Amino acid sequence: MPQLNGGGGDDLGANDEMIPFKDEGEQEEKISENVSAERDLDDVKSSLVNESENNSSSSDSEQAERRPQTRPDSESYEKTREYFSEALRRQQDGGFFKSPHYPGYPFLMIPDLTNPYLSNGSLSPGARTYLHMKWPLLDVPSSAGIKDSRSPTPGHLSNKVPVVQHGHHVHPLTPLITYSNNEHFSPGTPPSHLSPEILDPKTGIPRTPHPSELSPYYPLSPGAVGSIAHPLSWFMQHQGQPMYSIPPGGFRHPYPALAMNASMSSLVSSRFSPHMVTPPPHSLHQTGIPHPAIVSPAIKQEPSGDNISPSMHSPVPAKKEEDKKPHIKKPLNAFMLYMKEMRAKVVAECTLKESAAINQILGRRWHSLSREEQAKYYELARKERQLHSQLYPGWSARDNYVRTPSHSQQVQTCFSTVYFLLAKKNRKRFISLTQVC
DNA sequence: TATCCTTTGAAGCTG
DNA sequence: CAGCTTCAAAGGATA
Repeated sequence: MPQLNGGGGDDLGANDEMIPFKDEGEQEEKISENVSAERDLDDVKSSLVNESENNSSSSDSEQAERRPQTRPDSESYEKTREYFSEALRRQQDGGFFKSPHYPGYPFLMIPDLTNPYLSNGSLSPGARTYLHMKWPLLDVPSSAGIKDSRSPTPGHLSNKVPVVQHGHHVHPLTPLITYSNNEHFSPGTPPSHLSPEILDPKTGIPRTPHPSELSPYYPLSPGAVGSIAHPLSWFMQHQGQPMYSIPPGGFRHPYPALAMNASMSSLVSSRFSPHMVTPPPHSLHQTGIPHPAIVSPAIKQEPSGDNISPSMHSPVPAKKEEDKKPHIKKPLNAFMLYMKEMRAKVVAECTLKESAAINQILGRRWHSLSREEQAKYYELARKERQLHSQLYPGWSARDNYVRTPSHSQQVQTCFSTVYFLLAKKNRKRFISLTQVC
């Protein structure tokens, strides 16, 4: 069973993520037992998905010959390459891209499956191995059991890790998972001179070679590291400066007040620094620090049900207060992190764009992951919650909770209103309300 | 334009 | 405390 805490150093105790793996042994057995039954269900439930997956997996060899490679603008590519070179240099200097304290965290943690190309354009042997291990099957039946992983401990609250949403739709973890750069570099569009030309027979869109075409394991060679797109790119581009033009020492720690261990520090610096440098006005943390999990209330209205403030009685001030209050999103859970990272790859492989179908595939692939692979994401999620809680000590999931009253609650509310009106002896309104109810 | 769909997991709520 | 509900992401489909 994987030790997710990375040793005894982490006293934040994420036993919650340990439980699922404990159950996974049983789960795996159940998988084999129920494969046929679940497959039937899957067939009924997501024929579209299966079709897509079958298409992608069965015709890979054909697609490998037909899919085109978009040939990115040579100038922009050169820029990108230049940025990467700079990033690589920084990393080798032990600066910002220094390997994280926590093994398997930040962007060096998980091999970049979507871009398994070395800087010289070749595919590292390790990448082949990893990819092969990563995607042995496309159509793997899902199974239950992971849900038991939820933490039963009250202390879990103290382990919550924060996430704030960035306005640019760059997830806070981007520094951690977007190294896989699904958002920055389409897995299907590596530079033409860096990969074989593979066209999608249907769309003509270039795609990432399927695992069967590529090779598995993806060691993080310096070239591979250099090909990692860093989330700071949006900032650098915004500033009109080259990406990764970061001081050798990286960004200064943005949260001096936070007592963090080394892994936390690496997380914060790698993930949140960009947003702290250019604070969007709407995502300022209470400390004045912008955070990507904060979105404008205009994007999502803050629920008012549970958070009754003193100003609730005066609608105008309440609205103003609501406008000011940023919407702090929930930290992503392990599966969400996995989805975010792998979505682009699945889209490229299956030529599907509908998120519902993509999510079905991702859900099955999630179950097909080994416990070690899942552990990475559980650990990421745990760090997410941990950081989130430190950034927003007072935040609760309740803040974003909008309860849709159940029918009984609606009836109850209706009757309460009726009684109130009766007390007021407002007979006319009582009658009309009675009719409505 | 808004909501739905679809997934898993975390956390809140209810009885 | 078990079970249900909501919300995180994503983007095409649908009303």
